[in-house]
Amino acid sequence: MTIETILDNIYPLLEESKQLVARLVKEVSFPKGYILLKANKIETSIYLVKKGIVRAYSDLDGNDITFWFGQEGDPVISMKSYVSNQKGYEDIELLEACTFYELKISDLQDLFLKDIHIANWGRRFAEKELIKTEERLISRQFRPAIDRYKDLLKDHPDLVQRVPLGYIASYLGITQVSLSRVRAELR
Amino acid sequence: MTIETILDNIYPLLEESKQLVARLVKEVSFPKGYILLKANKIETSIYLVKKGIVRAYSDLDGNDITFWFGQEGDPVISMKSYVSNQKGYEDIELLEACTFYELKISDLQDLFLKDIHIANWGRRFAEKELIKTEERLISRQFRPAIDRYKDLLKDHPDLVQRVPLGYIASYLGITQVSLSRVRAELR
DNA sequence: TTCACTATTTAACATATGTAAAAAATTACC
DNA sequence: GGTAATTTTTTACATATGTTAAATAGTGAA
Repeated sequence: MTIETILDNIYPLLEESKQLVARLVKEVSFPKGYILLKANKIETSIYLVKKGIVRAYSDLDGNDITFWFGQEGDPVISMKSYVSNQKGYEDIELLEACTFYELKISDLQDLFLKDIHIANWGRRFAEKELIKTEERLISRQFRPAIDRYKDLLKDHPDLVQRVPLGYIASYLGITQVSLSRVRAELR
Repeated sequence: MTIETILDNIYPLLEESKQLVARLVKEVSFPKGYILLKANKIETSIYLVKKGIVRAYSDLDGNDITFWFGQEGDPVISMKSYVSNQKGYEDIELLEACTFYELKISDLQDLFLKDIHIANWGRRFAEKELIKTEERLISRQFRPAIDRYKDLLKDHPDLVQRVPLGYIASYLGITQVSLSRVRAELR
């Protein structure tokens, strides 16, 4: 997936504006297990997944809880850093070797103030992330873990294969034992 | 709270740009119990609460579940309508007589394409809503209902007074009986 | 104040989920 | 291919929360 495609998928940009952003991008790769973003740290870059799969997790009383998975095309961001220049909640761990497009937040913010198209691209970007987050929240509040597990199986069957069950269980908000029971019933 | 104050709190605007937005705003009032936004409907306006308190809820198997409360200064929006021009999840019910600033979504979108300051205002607006939504999601995933109830008591003591307990229980994701038990333990 | 209505709490019981630990299955490596 | 290491499932038990229903408290109207 090229950076141009990813940018256009968020909000179509004129060639000139698009190149202003694309020029800022650096391609970077890291091995499985690498921690790309760190909790309680102000991050200065955002990333777009070119290849691979990652998880966001936070520590709660010593055991970590996964609250997001990211794959090809997804943005990997500490929203608190990006939006408020504050420390974020999440560690981002690479579940496979990954390649990212890296973008310095400050570079992007400069463009927001200079180019109205890029400002609107940034608006659409935030709006789309907002919708995704709202959907996660509503699904979590309204649907039981088993249904959300079925959704995951349906929408991201590869993810369920590629990711250890314990991470998926904590993502669903149940224990691994409970998820195992659920899976047994589905058989 | 004036509309100018609310706009500036989201992202400070130059007087000229601010007036472009302020001119679009219409003040509207409705009685307690009125349904301001309807689920499964594409909404064409967004609202900012000048006075009063509202709740967002969705129907689940016949009983409604509250997932958001809005008060003075808060935006009342069907995000799905605003961002994607699609039907939203939520009914918005007025828990008291309320006054809103109303803004047509299409009017605002026109300005996004014409004025870079307003485009950046729209970006900041989405970004801030995104942070709020993310915080709600993380709090819901990481903290037990009782702690979230304590937070609510601390951050919005008036809300706990003004809103029936059943709504608060469903907002917390527990039954009213369970919330009552929790409250009994706090005494 | 009294009555009617609504909201909240309490009680009794059923059930689902968590915890801890062991068993089984799967994967990785020599 | 065999052994160790890891992951997943199963078991047994404890506990918290849901359900239903009844009791109590609170509120507003006449």
